[in-house]
Amino acid sequence: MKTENIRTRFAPSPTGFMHIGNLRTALYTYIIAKKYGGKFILRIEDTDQGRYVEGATDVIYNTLKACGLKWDEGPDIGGPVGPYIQSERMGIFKEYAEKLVETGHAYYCFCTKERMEQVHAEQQAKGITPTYDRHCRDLPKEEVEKLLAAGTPYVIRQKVPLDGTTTFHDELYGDITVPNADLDDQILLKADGMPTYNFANVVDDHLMGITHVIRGNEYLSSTPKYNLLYEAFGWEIPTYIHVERIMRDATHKLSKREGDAYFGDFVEKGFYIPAILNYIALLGWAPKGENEIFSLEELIEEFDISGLSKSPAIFDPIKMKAINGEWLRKISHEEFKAAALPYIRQTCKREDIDIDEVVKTLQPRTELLTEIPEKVDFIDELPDYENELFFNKKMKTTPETSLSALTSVLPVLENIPDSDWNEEKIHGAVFAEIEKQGVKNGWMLLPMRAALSGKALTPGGGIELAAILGKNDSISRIKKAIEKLS
RNA sequence: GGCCCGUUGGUCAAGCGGCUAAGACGCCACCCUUUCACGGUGGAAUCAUGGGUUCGAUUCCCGUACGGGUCACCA
Repeated sequence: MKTENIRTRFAPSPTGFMHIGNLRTALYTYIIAKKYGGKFILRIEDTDQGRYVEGATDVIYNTLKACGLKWDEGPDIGGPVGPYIQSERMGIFKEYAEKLVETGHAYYCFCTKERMEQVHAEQQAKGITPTYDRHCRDLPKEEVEKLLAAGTPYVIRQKVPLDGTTTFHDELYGDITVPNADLDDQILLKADGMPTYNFANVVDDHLMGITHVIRGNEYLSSTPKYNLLYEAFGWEIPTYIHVERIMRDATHKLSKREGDAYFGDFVEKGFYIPAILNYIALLGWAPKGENEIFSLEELIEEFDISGLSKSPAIFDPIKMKAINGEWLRKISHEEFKAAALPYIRQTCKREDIDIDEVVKTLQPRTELLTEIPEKVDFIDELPDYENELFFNKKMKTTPETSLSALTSVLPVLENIPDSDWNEEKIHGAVFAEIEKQGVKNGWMLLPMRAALSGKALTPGGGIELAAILGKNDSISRIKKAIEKLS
């Protein structure tokens, strides 16, 4: 594969959503460009005005930006080969289509849609694949001119060779050869003068100097026709890399129905963006070594197309969560705090607590950011709890032992000066008491944790909770528990 | 249906003719522990199938099955 002066492009249609499979294609496209010091180009393919969706291009911009996939040329920032919005390039295609007619690689077709429907219906009735029957392929020149002069509506079709084969090369799949007889004389220019995607794509990629085409596997079967076009124009054929799809299970694609198909869905579910990118990169691609946690920069370093898979990958939300958890644990305290704070503040609005302590205890125990609110809700308000909370088999605690544990630890806590109320000092004082009494850590600490949180599951143990809540609140919660237990 | 592509544990996957067939997630057990996590140790679990080729096939070839893609004046 050539790796010099690479130009890749991501060419999405503005549908209003960024499908996760599409984002992965964008990611690979970006990585391949950046790995070899090339350019990553964004082109918006909005030729289907019927599908226009308000604000849809913003979804594309915002997603790519949020993911750190910065384009070097694109609609908003321009570049040497613009415009980068396909609908603004409409003027150029007719000329190229006509050039193909002149050189005998395309022809005018005057068949109506009605006739085509009829032909296809007949073909289907006979059990053969519906294709264009090449009715207008060899119309005499004079007749074509007559019809054109009369203003007859027409399309321009590709004149695919009747026999022989076409071979194209894909970096992943190798050489793929198909008989030309299986290729349809596809429409290049529609009756309204607009190009079809199949045509616009080839022309635009060439005009924009795209050297590497990275795209979904669904284009594999139309690639021979693209090659024929490149050859007809005498243009250099780009390097192709077709990537497999992402599936929900063996037979279904990811769908919007399940809320598992779009980038935005995952952000909403509490996934951390670098982790999303990391996981989707791993779907259908395997790194050389054993590490699988990669930042975007590390992916650029590590990526190699030889690691790409030729079979579809099934999306595994559980693994994605695990990767997310790894990310959340590995980032710095400050980064985690920035990501977690909005979630903490959903249920924990108190300002008088040690928020860094909250962040610290949360960080190793959070897989999804959305788990945070219910984890910290006890801070603002001590929930109602039953004395059963003090039973713990492993720590051998009961409401009775807990009462004596709390009664004995209360004065110890009260003796800690306000200014010394931090994890280290509390730990020292409480453990001194534990040692003095000769009891097990858990015998003392489990009741503390229960009294301070009112919950069976908490982020952090008794001492951490005390540090978070501050002296006043800790003491009053313990007093409350003593009262309940008495 | 025609054509094209694919098939290693439940999932992601390494593997490029000779291996006890990596690793990760998940699962189970144990250890650590201030609950839950984190961390650590160990375990169960895979080459779709039938033929070749070969001294030897997960690996190469052919067939079968299964899955996917594609066959628009959509992209």
